Order: sequence, then structure tokens, then C-alpha cells
Amino acid sequence: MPRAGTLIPASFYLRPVAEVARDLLGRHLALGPVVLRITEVEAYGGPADTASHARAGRTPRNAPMWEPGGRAYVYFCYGMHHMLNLVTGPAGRAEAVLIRACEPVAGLEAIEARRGMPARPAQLAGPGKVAQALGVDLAYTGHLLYEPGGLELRTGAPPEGILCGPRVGIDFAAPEDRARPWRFAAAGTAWVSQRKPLG
DNA sequence: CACAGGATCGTT
DNA sequence: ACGATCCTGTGT
Repeated sequence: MPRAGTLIPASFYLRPVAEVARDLLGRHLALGPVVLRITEVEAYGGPADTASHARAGRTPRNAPMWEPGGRAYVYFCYGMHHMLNLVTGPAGRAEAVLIRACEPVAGLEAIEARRGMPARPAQLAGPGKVAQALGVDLAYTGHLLYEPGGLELRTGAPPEGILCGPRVGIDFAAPEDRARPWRFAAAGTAWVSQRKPLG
């Protein structure tokens, strides 16, 4: 019984991206046998955010970002990693939240088989690891998260507290965008990035 | 059609 | 600190 809690409705996503990002902490991502509790995220803005894929305008890759919130935006990075984002806001805002780290709730066997190693805390910190654990790839870009079946966002235990800081891996962005504290992590869990801790 | 680079990860 | 590895966007 991997499913628990309730499916989160489309209206959840229709708010400013940083607000949705904070609210995503503690909620569950479910796909097949695997359920993950979200512990770390980053918010990415529309065209004005030079760290965001939306900075170059609409392209075939980022097309789901420009659609109404509540769907996945998945892209392939560095030739080997899939990155899972949840699109937020009304159509045209092109905002999304990158899922950076999770804590396993169900499907440990499937996770370890996919990752080829024990699912210790540090092993699910990082967006590439999250997508691999869930079994998400490019086929899921554009997928609606508020419809039953397939990849779903569901309710879960809220975090004890929220830590925030600057986003990771965006050295190419403008200084004001690099400084933006749009990385959020749940307090009180080991299932977050170890190398660049928040707090 | 060719090319440079990337919201990373695991090992050295 | 570096290499893996390929999709994507841009330019010719």
C-alpha cells in the first residue's frame, strides 16, 4: 500500500513559486511502488530569473514551464541525470520548483535496485538521485501531478522547520539571482544535501 | 549540420 | 579537481 494521504489539487500550484516551493517540503511524490517525502527544493522564476531555463524564452525543452502549474518539467543534464521540476503559477509565468532531495517513505527495494546501492541518507540528496529513485525520465515531462495514476503529488508530514539559502550550480547567473535565497530544506532530517548544508 | 555547454555525481 | 556522456540551443 504505497499510497497514503490525499492527492493535491491543481490550485496548490497556482501561487508565487517561492511560496509553493516552501509548501512542497514534507509532501509526497509517488510513482509505482516508490513514495518519497520532499526534503529539499529550489525555486526558479520566469524569463527575468537568469538562473532559470525560462531565461531564453520558450523552447521545445522548457515548453511545459509555460503551461499552467501542476505539471512536471523534466530535463536531461550532463548526459546522465534527469531533473524533476514541478511547474507553478498560471500559464505564461514559466516558474518551476526543482526537487533536490527526498526521504524514502515506501518502495525501498525498488529504489535500491535502481540506484544499485543502499538508500542511505546522503544517497537521496541531489536532484539526479531523486529522479533516478522515482523512475522519472524525459517521458514524464508535461505530466499532470494532480490526476490519479502515474506520478502524483500527495499530502505528507510537514517539516519541523524550514531552512533557506542560495541556489546551487548556477554560477552562470547574474549576481542578484545568485544571491536570491530560493533554496529551501526541511529542518530536522538527515535526508538533505550534506556538502553545502543550510542553516 | 556542427558545436559548445549544462539547475550533476562519484571517484581521484 | 575531474571525467562521464548526450540532449539542447544556437549559429552557419
